[in-house]
Amino acid sequence: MVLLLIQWKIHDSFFLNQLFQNLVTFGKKARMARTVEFDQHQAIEKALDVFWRKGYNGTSMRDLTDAMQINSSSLYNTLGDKHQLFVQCIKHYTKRRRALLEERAKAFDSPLKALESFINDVADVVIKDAQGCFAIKTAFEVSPEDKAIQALLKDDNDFTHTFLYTLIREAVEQGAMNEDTDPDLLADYIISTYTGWYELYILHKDPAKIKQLAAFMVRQLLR
Amino acid sequence: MVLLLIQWKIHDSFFLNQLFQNLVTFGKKARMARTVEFDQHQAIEKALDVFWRKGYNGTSMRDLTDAMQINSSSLYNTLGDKHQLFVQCIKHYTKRRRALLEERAKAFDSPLKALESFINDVADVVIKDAQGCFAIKTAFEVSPEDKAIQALLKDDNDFTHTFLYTLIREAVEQGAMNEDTDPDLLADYIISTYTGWYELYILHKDPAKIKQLAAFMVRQLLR
DNA sequence: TCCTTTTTGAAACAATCATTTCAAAATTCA
DNA sequence: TGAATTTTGAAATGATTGTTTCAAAAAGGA
Repeated sequence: MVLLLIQWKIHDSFFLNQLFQNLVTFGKKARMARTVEFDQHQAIEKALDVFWRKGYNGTSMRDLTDAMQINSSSLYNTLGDKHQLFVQCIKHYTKRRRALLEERAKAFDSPLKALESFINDVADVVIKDAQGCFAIKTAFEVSPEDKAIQALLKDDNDFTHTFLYTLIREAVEQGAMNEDTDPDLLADYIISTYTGWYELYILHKDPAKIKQLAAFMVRQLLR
Repeated sequence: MVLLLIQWKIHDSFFLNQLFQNLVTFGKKARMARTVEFDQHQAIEKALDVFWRKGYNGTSMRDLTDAMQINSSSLYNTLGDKHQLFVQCIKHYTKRRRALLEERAKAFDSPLKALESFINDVADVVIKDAQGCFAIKTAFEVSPEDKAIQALLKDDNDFTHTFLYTLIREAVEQGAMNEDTDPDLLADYIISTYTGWYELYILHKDPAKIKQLAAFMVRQLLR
């Protein structure tokens, strides 16, 4: 039983790690001790920034501890090893983006307006972030065998898909879009199109080009 | 003068390296010696395969020498260091793709048919290569500060752009496409769209989805 | 205040990294 | 064949990799 839990802990999951600790210390007198000094949330944001710039394989633990301003022993003691930290960074990133999306969706009364705004917003983000979307970068860098990360990225992608799918379906129902529109297909189409904008911008650094592509896409969509 | 050449050599370029060697040995009796045993062309293809799978930072020199089946001293003596080898792999990859594109273009009498075939071909390649396009992967992985690699990728992208641009312009001139089509914009649009297919396929591994997207794109294009 | 528990900092860890060294092997021309 | 020259293989280079160790510092509860 205990061995099984250790096995799990090695695989991943800090939740199970804590569960394991709770089992071990169960029955003992619970006693407080020295508290963690650094802000974990802030530390993860710093780590995300480094991973984003340098990629997973391009980032060393020293890069991380330097940026996070904590000792490696503290890092391993609280956030886990390099891979676990990376997982947390992805979770942090996707959660942040998710919140942003949901907030934006509420700001529009018409689904079509929301769609149009979404596309133009993406163009703005592409131009602002010279280093590209963290999720897309990671999808291309990390090995397909890393199922844990692959699943997180897929979830993120699925969320965006559902978000767009819902807007498109609403727009169709309202008669604002052509009634033979396939919301599923169109959602994928939009997602795959703006992924390419990141690459184009990395290579050409031409904001006007991205803006034109976004405008062209909106024109095609609304027709 | 000699110092300047050494400076250049360190920066990059095996051409300059050889030029430098020629200058040094100038006047000496030229005498042949042991010849290189391994096939450089084949070795570069093996190296490309490894870089493609693992990325630049994820690949070690041992990975490379193992796959290429040569000793590291031979590798450094002929192809250069890790970065120089990577540059040669990119050149090899883009050259190969360039040749393939040009060959395909000739096979069609109508530019519109060629365009349609191009899009469907890309979809097939996306589905076949589970690891995605090497140039796109590299664009997202390698630092924007690596100007040498960035330039090679930009050239490759520009070539595809010109290829598509020409076909579109011809199609418009023939009256096969709408006369208010902007060939420049549409070429970028096609390129950026299929870039996203790679990401979508990495995450979902759904061939039907990619095929549908390609068909949808052709439909939009021809309208 | 002292005991218990946890976090921290500095150092150390073995493994692996890219790269170099150098003698032995190989090859051509005289 | 032998001198000249280059490639090869094996080993070694020092630096850096991710991770661990452990004593000292810190903090709450008795």
